[in-house]
Amino acid sequence: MHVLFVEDESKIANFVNAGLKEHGFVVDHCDNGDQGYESAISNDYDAVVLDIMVPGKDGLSILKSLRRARRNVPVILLTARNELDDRLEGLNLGADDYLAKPFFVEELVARIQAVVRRSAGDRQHLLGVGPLKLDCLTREVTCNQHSVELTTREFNLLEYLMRSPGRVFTRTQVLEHVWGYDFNPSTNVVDVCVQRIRKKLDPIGGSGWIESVRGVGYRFRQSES
Amino acid sequence: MHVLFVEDESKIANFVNAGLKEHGFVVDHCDNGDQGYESAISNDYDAVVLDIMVPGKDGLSILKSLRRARRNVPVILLTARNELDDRLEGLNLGADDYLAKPFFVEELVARIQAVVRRSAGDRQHLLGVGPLKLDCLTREVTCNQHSVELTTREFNLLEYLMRSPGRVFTRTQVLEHVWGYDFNPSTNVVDVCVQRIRKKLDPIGGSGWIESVRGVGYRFRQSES
DNA sequence: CTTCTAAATGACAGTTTTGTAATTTAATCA
DNA sequence: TGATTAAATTACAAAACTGTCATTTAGAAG
Repeated sequence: MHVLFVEDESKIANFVNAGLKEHGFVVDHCDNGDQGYESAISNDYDAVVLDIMVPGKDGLSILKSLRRARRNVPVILLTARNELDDRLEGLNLGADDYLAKPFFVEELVARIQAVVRRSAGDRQHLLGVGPLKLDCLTREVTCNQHSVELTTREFNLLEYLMRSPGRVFTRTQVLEHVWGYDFNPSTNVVDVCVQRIRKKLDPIGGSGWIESVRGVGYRFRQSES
Repeated sequence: MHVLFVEDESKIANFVNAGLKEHGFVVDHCDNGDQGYESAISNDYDAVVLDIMVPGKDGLSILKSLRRARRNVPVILLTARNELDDRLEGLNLGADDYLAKPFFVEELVARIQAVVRRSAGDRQHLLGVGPLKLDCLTREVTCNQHSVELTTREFNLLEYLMRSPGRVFTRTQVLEHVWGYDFNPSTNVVDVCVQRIRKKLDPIGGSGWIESVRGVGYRFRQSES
């Protein structure tokens, strides 16, 4: 597993670097954005981890350039706690995940692995988070032995959220992946669809699992934490 | 892999018996239906291979009794070439597959394995037969790079047929598995649905893959043979 | 060739799904 | 607390889906 790690704060860099290597990753490290971008574009990494705030070309620009160049390598953004706007923009620009600093190296490792697995296209078809279970082949949804009928759209949205529990998705992202829109029409279909799912899940104990994140979007609640 | 084999003609029995064992199966053999039924009901086989014409309780009765007793062990029927009616009835009674005599042992082995795999619930989600490809997770249908939009019902029907290429399904079977009907209403929905699929597949080169078998039902064409 | 039956086709109507838009409720922050 | 903005909710209309039925076409058998 070959990853690129762009981060200027040398303390963090060294620490994370060592951590990733311990987990068997081969890590290339850059301490500035220009170098980082060059490296990302000219190598074939399994994943790229970008700090948003780095000298030279910043993380978001790197991401934007990569996507414009049609490079679909999975990208994980590292952001400071308060950089919510950047995070949001990053997701909409095509980041695959983000992690707020400070974080545990294990957390980063897990996210990298998840993101790589996902991009490799091997998808689990039995999803279970909390009491909710999805069978993506039969398209059955159950919660404490009870089952609900979801429409195609509803199922797709729920599946999308449940494939990355805990991760927040913007409405734009959802529209892109679940609706296939490649633009951002002013519509509230996502909201409405979420409501419809909630209404169906409520009576069978699936209440509260789709959370709203004000100003950002929606996420499926993680069991623990 | 533990299978029960009910067959009275000793020549065939010995031959097949030996063949199955060579392929690593553990085989129990009965040469009459009464014994066969006892054995099937009291043991926990991975699959049961039934000759329709055996002394004592015949194959179809055994099958019927098993299903009435809610035993879902996979059953493969062996029929003579001319026993089309029995075959048809057998399928409707819940047989998982059938094989017309004479057959190659390899063929039987393959069917047993397919049937066991299916009943174990591990389902392939990428189906490709001939030029047609189904992704059961994304529910995309493609044929020579082109893709079509199928409705839920249409997709389910196509998937059902494609999971057993070459095997003929009666309308009753299709209604049972794709529509979930547990009775046989006089309706031609299956016909209509098949037409709709064909009409969508035609323009992208998927013509002729769903075959009608006059007097019986439909089947998805096998690439070879 | 004719007859009989099964399958294919086409038109229609009821139902469900989907998205829009307007309104109400709730959260955030000064 | 009041103003502001986002999310939830509701009602409605357009579109898509599904099944029925009547009709046409094609296959099998006498």
